[in-house]
Parts: sequence; structure tokens; C-alpha cells
Amino acid sequence: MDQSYAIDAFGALAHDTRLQIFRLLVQRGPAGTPAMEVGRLLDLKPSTLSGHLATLKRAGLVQAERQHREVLYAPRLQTVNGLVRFLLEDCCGGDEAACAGLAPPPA
Amino acid sequence: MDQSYAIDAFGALAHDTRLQIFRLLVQRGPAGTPAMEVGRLLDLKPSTLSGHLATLKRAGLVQAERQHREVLYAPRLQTVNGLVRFLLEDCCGGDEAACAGLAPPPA
DNA sequence: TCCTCATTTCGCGTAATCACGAAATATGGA
DNA sequence: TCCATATTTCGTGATTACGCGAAATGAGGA
Repeated sequence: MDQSYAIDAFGALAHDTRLQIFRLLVQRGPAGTPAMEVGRLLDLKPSTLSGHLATLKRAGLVQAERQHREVLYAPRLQTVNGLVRFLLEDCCGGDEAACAGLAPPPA
Repeated sequence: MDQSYAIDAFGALAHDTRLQIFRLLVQRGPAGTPAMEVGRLLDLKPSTLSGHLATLKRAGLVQAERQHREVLYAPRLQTVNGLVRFLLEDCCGGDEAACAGLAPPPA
């Protein structure tokens, strides 16, 4: 994870529709969801949806796999993890004590 | 954390200079860093810096505290934590097994 | 091969974002 | 009070992102 990848990823998430799409894919799980179904659930025009999925894919936040006629989209949670690590890298100059309790793990 | 807050936060991080500023503040720690020092370290014009700090503050990613003549900026890591939780909310439809190993905690 | 469904690419008008100079405001010292 | 330092606000021109209709492409099935 470097600066420019992180910017692409944050930029991809910084949009109402794309954030909805990503969260939907997270909830749907790793098996993937057909693009068309995403569009139907969120009421999106095909070209608009396609553009947003492409943006998310370019940013490494989702992956696409063709399954017969459909394209299944699934989230890449490793990228989310990479973003967090990048953000908190060398937190408090490496001083564990100063950092403790500032960002408790999601669990 | 709701959708529109998350969008503001991701949007704030989706910018080269702002991402640098935020990471710098994370590394500097919770005691805070004077705005001017941030500007000097990253070579930013005062008005540009001020605008970016305001954006980060509006997004809840940093907090500002006046200390005599200077304004100290410190990161709010709870917001980062909130963003991650929001992103991964109801991951895999709540199926722990399907979700396991997809996003190992940063630690 | 021909047709249809699923998805992507292109093009355009509109709207939001950016950097930065200049001016305004806040704070404490002489 | 007057001034210097630290920071914010305002205005402007240039770049970039958005939604979406129309057309193109890809992948089976008849």
C-alpha cells in the first residue's frame, strides 16, 4: 500500500453510491454478487453502475469474476486492512504506550 | 458513523496533501502539532494548509486546540475505527465463519 | 449463425474541487 | 495601544468528477 493507491481507494469510497455498493458487497460476502443484482437493489442505471464498479475495481476494493453471462463482484477486505495499516503506520512515532487505547481493534 | 459522515471522511483522505497531513499527525501523536509546523514540514502555503486542515476537521479526522498563539492539531483515531466498522458492518451477512480471515485485525 | 441478455465504453453538459494571492482576524508582547 | 506572528476567509481561474443516453462488446442459447 502506497500513497497513490490509498488515495484511489479513499476516493472510490468517498461517494454515496460507491460506498453503498461496497458495503452491499461486504454484506453479501466473498462468493460475489452479479453486477445486475447490485444495480437492481440500489436502483442504478447500467452505465452509472458499471462506471462505479470499475472505479472500485481500479482501486483494488473489489474483484470481478465472469460466471457465464454475469460478472460477479466481491469485496477485497485485505485492501481495507491495508488502508488502515497505512493510515496508522508508525503511530505516535512507534510509542506503543502513547498509542494504546487510541484505536481499539474492531473486534 | 453514518453514510454522509463516512463520505466526508473518505473524501478528506482522498487527497495527496491531506493524506500526508493526517499521517504526519498520526505519527506525531495525540499531543498535537502546530499548524505552522505541519506547513513547514510539508512545504505548504498558509492558505492551502488551512483549507486542508479545515476539511480534515470537518470530517472529524482531526481536532484543533488553541495553545497561546498556535493551533495544535491532533488526529482522532476513533474516527478511523468508526470508518472501518462502518465499512465492515454486517460483513458476510453476519456469518462469522465466512468472514474469518478476510480482514485480520491490524495488530 | 442470429438473437438476446449482461455489461462496458463514449460523449456531453453540469457541478464540485483545488491552489493560492490578498485581505481579514486572533493572540500576546513591547 | 501598536506590532509581529499565526491562522483563517474570500475570490478566481483551471482541472476534474458525475450521471446518463446511445452505441458497442461479450457470452451463451436456439
